[in-house]
Amino acid sequence: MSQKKIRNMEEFAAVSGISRPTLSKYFNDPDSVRKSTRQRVEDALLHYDYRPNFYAMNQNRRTTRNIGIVVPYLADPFFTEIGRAVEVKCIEAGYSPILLSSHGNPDQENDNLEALRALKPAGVLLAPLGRASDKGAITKFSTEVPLVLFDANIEDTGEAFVGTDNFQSVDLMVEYLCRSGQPPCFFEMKSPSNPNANKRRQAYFESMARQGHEAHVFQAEGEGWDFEEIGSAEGGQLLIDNAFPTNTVLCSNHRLAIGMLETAYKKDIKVGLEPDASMRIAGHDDHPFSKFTCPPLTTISQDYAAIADRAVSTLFGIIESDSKPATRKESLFDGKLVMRDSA
Amino acid sequence: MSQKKIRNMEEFAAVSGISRPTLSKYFNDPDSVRKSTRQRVEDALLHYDYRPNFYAMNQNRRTTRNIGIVVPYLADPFFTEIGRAVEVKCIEAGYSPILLSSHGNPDQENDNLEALRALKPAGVLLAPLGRASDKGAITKFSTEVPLVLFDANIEDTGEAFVGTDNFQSVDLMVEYLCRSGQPPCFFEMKSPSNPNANKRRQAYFESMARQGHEAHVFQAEGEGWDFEEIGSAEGGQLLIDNAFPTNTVLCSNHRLAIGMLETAYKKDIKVGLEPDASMRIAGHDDHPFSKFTCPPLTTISQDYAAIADRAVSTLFGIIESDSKPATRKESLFDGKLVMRDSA
DNA sequence: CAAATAAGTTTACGCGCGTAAATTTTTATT
DNA sequence: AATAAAAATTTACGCGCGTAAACTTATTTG
Repeated sequence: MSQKKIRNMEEFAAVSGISRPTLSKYFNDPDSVRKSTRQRVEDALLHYDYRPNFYAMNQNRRTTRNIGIVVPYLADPFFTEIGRAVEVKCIEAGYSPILLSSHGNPDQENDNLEALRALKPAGVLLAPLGRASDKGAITKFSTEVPLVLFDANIEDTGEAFVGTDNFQSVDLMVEYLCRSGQPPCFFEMKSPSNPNANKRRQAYFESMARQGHEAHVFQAEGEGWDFEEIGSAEGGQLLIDNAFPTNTVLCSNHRLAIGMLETAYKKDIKVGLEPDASMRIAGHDDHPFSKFTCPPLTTISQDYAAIADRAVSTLFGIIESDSKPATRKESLFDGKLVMRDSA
Repeated sequence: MSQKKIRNMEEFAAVSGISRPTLSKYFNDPDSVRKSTRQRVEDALLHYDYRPNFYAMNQNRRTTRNIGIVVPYLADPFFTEIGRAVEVKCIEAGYSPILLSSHGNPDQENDNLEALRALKPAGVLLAPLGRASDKGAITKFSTEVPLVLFDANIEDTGEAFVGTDNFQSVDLMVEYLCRSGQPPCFFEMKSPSNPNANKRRQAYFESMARQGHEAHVFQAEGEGWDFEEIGSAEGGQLLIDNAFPTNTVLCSNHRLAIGMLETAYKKDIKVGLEPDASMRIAGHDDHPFSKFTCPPLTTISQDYAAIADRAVSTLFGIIESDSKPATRKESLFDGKLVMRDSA
């Protein structure tokens, strides 16, 4: 590596003996120049410390190679995982992902989109907050930037949606729970911000009807994203009060289940499959910590890899064809039953 | 909001009746223009949809108002929390944070720094991987960009370090454990990548000597960032084998403790303070899920807010004075004992 | 081997903004 | 009201790169 500092593409052209327009082509797409030329550029890059000015590169572009990724809540390991999966896919495809969290706050979600707009991204992958999202703002954003939603759907918004088929996954769980013991009650938030929650309740009703059982839904009053707290306090109280008509509870998401398990443990309510257990508790979504609850949580795992892959490839399809699809496509993947010890 | 699209600052100057250089000043620092002028600009902004071109703005700047934040592992809620705290502080100070995760990989850490270099950030806050970090690369980076390390220290690298005083926090925990029962054994990774681990071991030795007890250190062979797995497998085996000479174990970090608790639960080894419990297990660091283990984990909580605040204000001090401090400053904050039920 | 095509070079311009210098207008001070 | 100081305006240039047009050189094809 030469000590000489290269200040711009002009200078790099001089020392490398390759014309500036050709270098420009190379940096925008190495495959757009002849193989021998590519090799000469790459040899020169080994000898001289030069990188194109990121800002100058992008200022005259209508769009860049940046991809925005917005998740509702990065402190939730579920979104960290799926965010990371998407991030990796973008890098593999030669794009630069920018991961942003809305911190559970619709204003922050709008701020994130606004910040991304200034970056002229090639496209954006958005896992919206849901009910709390500013649908108008997202729709407007979608007219300017190719937008694919994932995890949580908002009707008619964005070019496509990729997520899990809650009807399949909940049915799978209900079917398993009914087959292996008493039919489940359903525990959820009263005003769920995430639209998946509504689908899951609906799926629970349908599935219970299909199995010929009566449905029992219990709703927690709490608001916000502190699901473990809510599960622990309100779900726990229901356990203590013996309010559930069966010994089995299906929680609308993993975090409610984790909170509920905590209270069960504290109050010596034995949960699990063993003969001396008095309750079974199941969750939905899986989660890196689900296997470390006591007992380990039986739950549904979403197919992160498939969702990430489809979301990204759908977005790249739109970007590369430079045309929005005629119809908005929804891709739903099956969840898998993860049988642990809690149900 | 007028329908007219404003394409650049020139046009916005025309419609708002404010000269372009003044607008430029305003966008770089609203306080640098007279109050009445500021008001006029802001009124105009309500009527016209204009934002300066982010790329054109930054291309001629030596540095931007971007702050890079690099954490070793975003899937660990500890780093998500501290990363977020730092992020918020940056926003409050009018900077744009860019949060990147190294995914436990030194190459990714270097890639992150390299990517940040291209963004000409005003400064970078780095929580390094530790032992695995490429010290040379980080030191070199530090000559180009103001760099403050947090969480994990690397000697003589960066302008400052902000973290927790492991000697204080471990002493606090050891003192508590000795006072309330049998003196603790220490459980850690054999080759910890995080330098805090070494400090904690040292602190454990010193603290035990001070209390007049013999030290007992147990090390897990596992590598990588899958601490829960390692704690569960290797720590769990030690529990099963009854290998600990006392009934109390202090784990070098929360995640090892979580894994260990999992195995204890599975093997019906009762952990906690109650008379029928056979072991006490404590952790270090706290963690959003520490309170949901069974039993809830007694641990040390780091002062996120103070660490974030100091790290950010130190960096901004360097940025705004435009001069590196003569001596590298290390700020250590006290940990707090969080007494739950596991020890 | 000549013709056709692909790839690279030379030249030139413009993007949107930062910023400096000279000048004019506004505000503060006495 | 006169003067000084502060702020805004006018004018002008340059940053680093994208990119178009005209031209030259290298490679492929029949």
